Amino acid sequence: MASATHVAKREDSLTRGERKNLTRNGLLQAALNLIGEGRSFTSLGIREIAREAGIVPNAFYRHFRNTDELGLALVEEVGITLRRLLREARQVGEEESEMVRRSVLVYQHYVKQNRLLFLFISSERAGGSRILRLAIRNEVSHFTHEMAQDFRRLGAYEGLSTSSLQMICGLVVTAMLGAAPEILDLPAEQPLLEAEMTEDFVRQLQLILLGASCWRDQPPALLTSSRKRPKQL
Amino acid sequence: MASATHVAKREDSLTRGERKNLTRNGLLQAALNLIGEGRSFTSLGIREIAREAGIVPNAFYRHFRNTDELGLALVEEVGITLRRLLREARQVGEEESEMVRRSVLVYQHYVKQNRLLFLFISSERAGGSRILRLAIRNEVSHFTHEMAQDFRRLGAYEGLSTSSLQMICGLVVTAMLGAAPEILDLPAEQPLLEAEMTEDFVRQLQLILLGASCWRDQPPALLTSSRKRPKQL
DNA sequence: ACTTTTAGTGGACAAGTGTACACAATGCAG
DNA sequence: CTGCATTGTGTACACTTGTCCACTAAAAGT
Repeated sequence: MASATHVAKREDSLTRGERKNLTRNGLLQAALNLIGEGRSFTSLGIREIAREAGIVPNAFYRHFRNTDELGLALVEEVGITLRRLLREARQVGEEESEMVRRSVLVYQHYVKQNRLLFLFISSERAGGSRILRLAIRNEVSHFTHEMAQDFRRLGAYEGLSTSSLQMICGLVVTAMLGAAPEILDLPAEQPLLEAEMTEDFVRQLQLILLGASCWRDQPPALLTSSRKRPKQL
Repeated sequence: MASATHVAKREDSLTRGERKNLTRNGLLQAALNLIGEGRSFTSLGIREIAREAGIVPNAFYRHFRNTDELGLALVEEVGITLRRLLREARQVGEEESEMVRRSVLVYQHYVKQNRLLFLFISSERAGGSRILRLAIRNEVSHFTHEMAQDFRRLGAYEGLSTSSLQMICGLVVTAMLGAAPEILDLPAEQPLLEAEMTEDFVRQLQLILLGASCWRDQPPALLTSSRKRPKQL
């Protein structure tokens, strides 16, 4: 407020490209903000986004041809965000006591911290424009892949084939993404509900991993005539 | 086409309530149709729906106060649809050879048969209006509950506590609903991709049920100090 | 020092939206 | 048979929307 011309070289003298990127990010953030206010991305309009970003509607076209293209840019951020999540998750270490629970806590915290992006993923993953859907699914697929690699790196489930490992990670990711909306819809400051949800989520993941530790890749075709198992499957 | 006044008592002489229900269903179907054409429910407008239903925009208000209320009516249909699904699934019988695979095939067929409704569920379950989201989640929760009861009735997993059984069914349902959009997005007539997806889905469910059959409800607190398990969890 | 590029502005237009009001037709209760 | 309630119509109004065009200012290239 006091000295503006003194050290203000940060706000003032920017190369053109930097400025452009600045308002571009402004647009992305504006879209996310609107999503955070309950609007669904698919129903967002150019004018709406531009208004929220504080620019005139026409300027939108200097950055994106239409809202779908902006959506794709958001999907790219989703990719980065998921990669960071994996990096954070790796830091819970491979020491295994309570590992699942700690991972779940990290995940929940991460989802809340990146609320808007996860709102975006969750809703556009199944709804809205086909292009966005596929792009997100692609990003999620990458995420699943990397998770499987991490498992390998940790030396877990070494007996499993790569395809089985990916199938398992796919299930884990499905559970994670399925839990995201419930995390985000939690009524603020309800520690009871949250703890309950957490516990349920933890148990679900434990169940998956328990199944994984029992899983055996069928050599050729073994299940086609599974003779008399106790009472399951 | 030919004889109109002869047997046309079906189209012509209807009690008022019946007629009302007819156009009401017309509105519901219209919304679903639009969803089927790629539009997302949240972005549907009153005029749009009314136009598709073949009535004047204002007549919409004779049936619903706004689009959200129509959405709630759709959620009710979702409930009925899910209940029917359970009924069909029960008919695969408890004879267990290939039971999972057959259930998956039933499910896939059912999703394709009720394409529009599942499109609606999938996208509104995580996105759009909070009221709709919660309503759908409620319906899904009912579904999970009934599925758990069915397991009980079949005498499967008798060793498990009710809460564990529900946790497991929750996971199954999450996997099912997560698979729905992928089923619906399948490029038409690509038997390779479809078979691959089916197989993956089957294995995921088998993994869950395998985990379930190994699962033991922890007596008091056993996992808090799980001493030295091989290399999993 | 000049020209060129380009991010952002401003105004305009046709089209679409939600909703309010007055009205028409008709099944139904008295 | 008559009057009422209710389903659906038509018109109208104030807004919002996407996009076109002409324009400014200033950074970047020469």
